[in-house]
Formats: sequence, C-alpha cells, structure tokens
Amino acid sequence: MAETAREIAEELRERIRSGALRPGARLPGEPALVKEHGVAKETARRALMLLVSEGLAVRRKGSGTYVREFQPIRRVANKRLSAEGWGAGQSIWSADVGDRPMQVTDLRVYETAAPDDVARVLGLDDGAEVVVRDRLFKVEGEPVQSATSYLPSDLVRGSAITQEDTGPGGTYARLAELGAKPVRFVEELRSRMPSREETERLRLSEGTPVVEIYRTALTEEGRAVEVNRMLLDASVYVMEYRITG
Amino acid sequence: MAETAREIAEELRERIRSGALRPGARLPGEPALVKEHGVAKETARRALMLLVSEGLAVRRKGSGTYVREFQPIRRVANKRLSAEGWGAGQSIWSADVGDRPMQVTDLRVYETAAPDDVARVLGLDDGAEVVVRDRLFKVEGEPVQSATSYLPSDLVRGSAITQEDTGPGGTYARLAELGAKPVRFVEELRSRMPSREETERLRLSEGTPVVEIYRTALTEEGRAVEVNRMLLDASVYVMEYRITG
DNA sequence: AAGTGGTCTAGACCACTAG
DNA sequence: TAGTGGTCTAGACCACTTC
Repeated sequence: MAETAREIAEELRERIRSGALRPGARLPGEPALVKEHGVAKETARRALMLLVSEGLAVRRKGSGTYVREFQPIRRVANKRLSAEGWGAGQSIWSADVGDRPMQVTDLRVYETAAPDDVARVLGLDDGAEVVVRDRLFKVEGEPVQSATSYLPSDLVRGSAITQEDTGPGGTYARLAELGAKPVRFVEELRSRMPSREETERLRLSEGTPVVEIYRTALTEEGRAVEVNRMLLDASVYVMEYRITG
Repeated sequence: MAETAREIAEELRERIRSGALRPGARLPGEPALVKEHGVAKETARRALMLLVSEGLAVRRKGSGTYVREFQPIRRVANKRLSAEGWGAGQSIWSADVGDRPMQVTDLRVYETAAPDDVARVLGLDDGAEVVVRDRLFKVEGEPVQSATSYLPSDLVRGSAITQEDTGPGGTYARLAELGAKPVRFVEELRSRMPSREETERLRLSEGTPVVEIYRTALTEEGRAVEVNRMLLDASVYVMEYRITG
C-alpha cells in the first residue's frame, strides 16, 4: 500500500517486460490502481502517464490504457542493391506484415521561395523559387509518413514535375529527361519528439518520436537537384541501409 | 488570466519558435506562471512538463527550466565513400563542432549464450556462444552512445578480439586475418523512447528519444560475422548515409 | 448509466541549487 | 536562505466510450 507513481509504474513495466501483460492488453485503470495501492487518483494517473511517455502504453479516452503494439514497416533505402550476398531472413526486427499497401494522400504541388537550409543545399541564391511537392502516406488509413520535395524552379519549370501527376517513372524519370538524372543520394536522419502540428498531422500517440530524414539527390556531376524532407512515425518504421565497405 | 496548461505551453512554445527565448535561455518558473496566469502551481508545472516531453525544454532541479540546445554529432555510416561527387557543405544540419574527440569507457569483454535475435542473424544454433564487446562512448565526459558487439565464439576464439585491446585495425582487421573480412554492412535503425535503464546509462534528459541501430557485418560470401547493437542519444546525433542508385 | 480518461485546484512537504 | 523544481493528496467537473 501507499507507493509512489514511479513505483507503481515500475511494477507495471515489469509486468509488461515479463510478458504477463502482452501487447494490446489492457492495463489496470486509474480507479483500480487507487484501490490496489491506496493512492490518490492523480498519483495513479501519473504512474500510467509515465508508461505512456516511455512509449510502453497508449491511452484511449473512455476506454482504458493499453500495452503498445509495434508492427514495423521496413523502409529499405537502397532497394536496388538486392540479393547478392546480402543474405535473407537475417534482419533483427522481423520483416513482418510484408509490404502493406501505402496510399498517397493530400498531394499538393506549389511554388515558393526556398527555405534557407534547402536553398543552401541546392546551391540556390537566397529567395530563389522552388517547386514543392508535399504529400502524406497512409497505411490502412493511418498516416505514417509525410514527405516534402523541393526542386529548383529554374530546372523543372515546364516539366510534369510541376503537375500533380508526374507520369511514368515519377519525378526522377522527369529529372533524367531534363539532363539531371539523380544517381547518388545522401540521407541525413535525426530523431526527436514531434511538435504539436506534427503530432496532429501524423496522428501520433503520446510518447512517440518522429524520424526526420532529409534526402538529397545528386547528379553524376555532384549537383544537388532535389531535397526531400520526410517525417516518419517512429513507432511504425524500421529503416534499413546497406553499405559497401 | 486563468488559462489551461496547454495554452500556457503554447504561448511559451511560440516564444521559443519566434526566437524570443533562445536555446539555453531560462523559461519563466512555476511561481512566475502562477502569478502571470492565475493558475494553480500544478497547472503551471504541467505547462512546463509539456515542453519537456516535447523535447523543447530541460528542467534543472533547484535552478530552473531552460530551452534545450541541439549541437549534433554527425555519424557518417559510409566514411569510405568520401569526396567524389558528394559535394561539400551541403548538409542540412550544419556539420558543426567538427569532430569532437570521443572517449571509449566501460569496456567489457565476455562470453555468453547469444540472444535469440542475434543468434538468428549470425546463423548460429540456439544457445551458441558469442563473444560480447560492450562499451560506452563519451564526448566531453557525457555519454552519447553505447555499443555492444556480438561475434561467434567459434570464429574468434584465440584471436585478439577476445582481449580488451584488439590491436591495430581493431576487430575488423582481426576478422580479416581469420579469413572473415567484413566487406558489406546492413544497418537497421529504429527510434523509440528509452527504458529507465537506458535513460540512466546514457544520462538522458526527459523528452529524449534513443536511436537503436543494429549493424550486421557480412563477408564477401554473405556470411554474417558480427552484429553490433548501438544505442544513441537522439538529442546529440545526426546520422548520414550515402546511397548509390 | 457506469466506467474510463482529462484537467484543474489549493494546499502540503521535500530536496536541490545558488548566492 | 530564498528560490526552484518534485511529488503527493482529496476533491471537483467534464468528455468520451461502452453496453
């Protein structure tokens, strides 16, 4: 009787780790904890919130608090380098749920002045115009990733890249036709907690970080022709990179 | 007067985003918010905790709440592929603080039964022995990353890999001498909130995710000879990958 | 309607930090 | 020692979900 929020959380954490409470299972609610441990409702609440902020649990208003489930989507950066000595079935986080279909929604195409950092990477003057392609990816109706591409207006003006439908082969095929075929890519990743807006856009539950990826596409000559900023729901993704020494 | 915790947080968030409150600056404390907004202390506290859980602020007991600073370390997975068309100065998150020296601490080398997932990736039988090399990396005295390598005991027994000092060229040079030179690597990354133990080991402040990386080293023939599990303080790292289409 | 979480209050006591 | 954060209580009212 009469424990602290941390102690109650530790007990529940242990029950989750041991498997006594499986993913998706319902945790004892606030009233139950109040009774069992003889604490105030706020204290019980804090115990549960601790698990939520650790990403271990998810709260559903009016329903209960549940052990979080993790069924990742695998994002393989270099799909091209397939088979050939890379073995099979040797991934740490099971391949799982084999390629669920992904829908593209909320596509918007427009033109603006390039943000400072993007302008710098693309080697553009301050305030130069870029074509922006912004979209949201969903799996089973749930948003899992947003992506915003920036391309120099001077380069892509007049091509299908400025249309909603970029045609067969997509943006990169059009860039190739413009004599700016991307052949190398740099991805810079960072993980952090989301802002309020990001939480809403990706419908994140509390305790969920995001992964922010900037992908720069380079031509044979080393010219940067596209910057793509992606924001991933970290509770849903495993990123894979293949590196040749 | 009389706002909610969310509203007070939003106001402070705005002050941070606008730059009125710079990184490292001190936020108004609980008593100040109580006075300014006419709310209870707990409400003021919740407003500040919201910013903390978003990774925007850091609390220092007895001192105050401060706007978080982000000065990343750049981790370039494929260092080998340098220069050559990859351009320079074109990174999104500034290269910064140019390679601060990193110390290796808490090195432990021992042998045990391989964890299930590691055994599977290394293609070992259940319960097969592995040599484990565990270490902690620090920058300016602060832990930023832990790394745990697993190598099949049958392969590395008798080599310097089982010693604390692996000799010139390190583990990979020794593996090459054993006829198991790693030439390809697969990195699988995931980001999530840390467990309590991880928070302590990396001395993470609240609202800080971790990045978990499993790096598998493969020989020319595609044999997995090492699995390295790294855990990074996400508030400190930017990961970079270079991909050839 | 009963049960769940969401939020707030007004007060208490403690531990740590800084001058 | 004054100021800051850390934690807890006992109660209140609301909104949502489930049946």
